[in-house]
Amino acid sequence: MARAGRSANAADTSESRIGLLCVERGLKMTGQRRVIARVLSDAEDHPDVEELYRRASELDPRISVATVYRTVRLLEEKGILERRDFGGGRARYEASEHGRHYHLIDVETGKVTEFEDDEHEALMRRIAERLGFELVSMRLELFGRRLKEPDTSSAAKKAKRGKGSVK
Amino acid sequence: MARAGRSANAADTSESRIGLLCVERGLKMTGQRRVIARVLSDAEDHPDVEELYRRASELDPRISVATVYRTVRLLEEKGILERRDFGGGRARYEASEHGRHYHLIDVETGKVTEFEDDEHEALMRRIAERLGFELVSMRLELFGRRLKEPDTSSAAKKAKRGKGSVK
DNA sequence: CTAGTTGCAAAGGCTTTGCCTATAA
DNA sequence: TTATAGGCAAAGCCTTTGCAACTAG
Repeated sequence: MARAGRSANAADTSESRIGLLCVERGLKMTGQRRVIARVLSDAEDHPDVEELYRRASELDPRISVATVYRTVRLLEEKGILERRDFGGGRARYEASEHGRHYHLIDVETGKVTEFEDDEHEALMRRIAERLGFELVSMRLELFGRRLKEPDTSSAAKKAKRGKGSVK
Repeated sequence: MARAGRSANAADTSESRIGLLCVERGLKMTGQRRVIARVLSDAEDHPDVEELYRRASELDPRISVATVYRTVRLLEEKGILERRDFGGGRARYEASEHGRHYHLIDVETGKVTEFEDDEHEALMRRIAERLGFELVSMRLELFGRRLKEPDTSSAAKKAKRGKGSVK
């Protein structure tokens, strides 16, 4: 539900950030596409298609799930969106512009915490190369259970402190 | 297709390694279960349900896919099998006894290369703890494209040399 | 004997698609 | 105007399930 952004007006014809990316790639900007682009731009979490559909329908009821499916697929092919699989059988999406980060999923609540680790990708790249491969992409997800005491003793040390955002 | 092991005789009533694990956990050993256990024991790759069904049917045609689905699910719950997702929408399985290792998937052929990295899990555990979580499990898959020159210069260095087995 | 297992086919959950209408450029 | 996109509902894929018959222990 946490959706920042300005006017969430269906009649708002101005482009969202993702809408702008679509225009850059020469995509035809239909009303539906604009709305979906806005929803994606405003999303601070990792919505699945059903949730995108729900949010988009709020802004403009003249949208079908099929269109949402077609749009996320298109945007993924264009490199604007990234598909995630956090378990549960449904694909979830986030904007590529959110940058490199990984996810830790709370096994009890399903909540997702993002974190960064600059060294990790380089390490995986080296491993792939040693095996004779050029690293194209990778998937890393941690599944964890919330600790009772929030580790008051030691401070952040090696990997950059994650944004800690639970989305 | 690469299946080692001895007699692949349907009438063979002796237990495979995974069959023994089933007995240990007190599972009722039906003919079908025994056959599926043998197929899993002999598998040196990461078969999906359809492939398991094909191999099992070869040993004993009186097996239905439903039983294969039910069996892999059961064995996964018992911790005997592990489910993998290498993309492509179907679950793939391997015996837990194969030990800790990760997978690199060739994006062009789909072939899977296994590798080890002892430090990786510990690193992830530390990251999870810093975020306030106890690491329950994780998922790591690399996707790569085969390099032309097989890196003749440098030898293995940091992470233990993977088994390099392409399965 | 009886709780647990299997086959079969139907049902489910997510995603894609065919077809015809609507529309951006 | 004309190639593209959208709506709707049907179809596809993988997986699960209801139910009656079967079987290991």
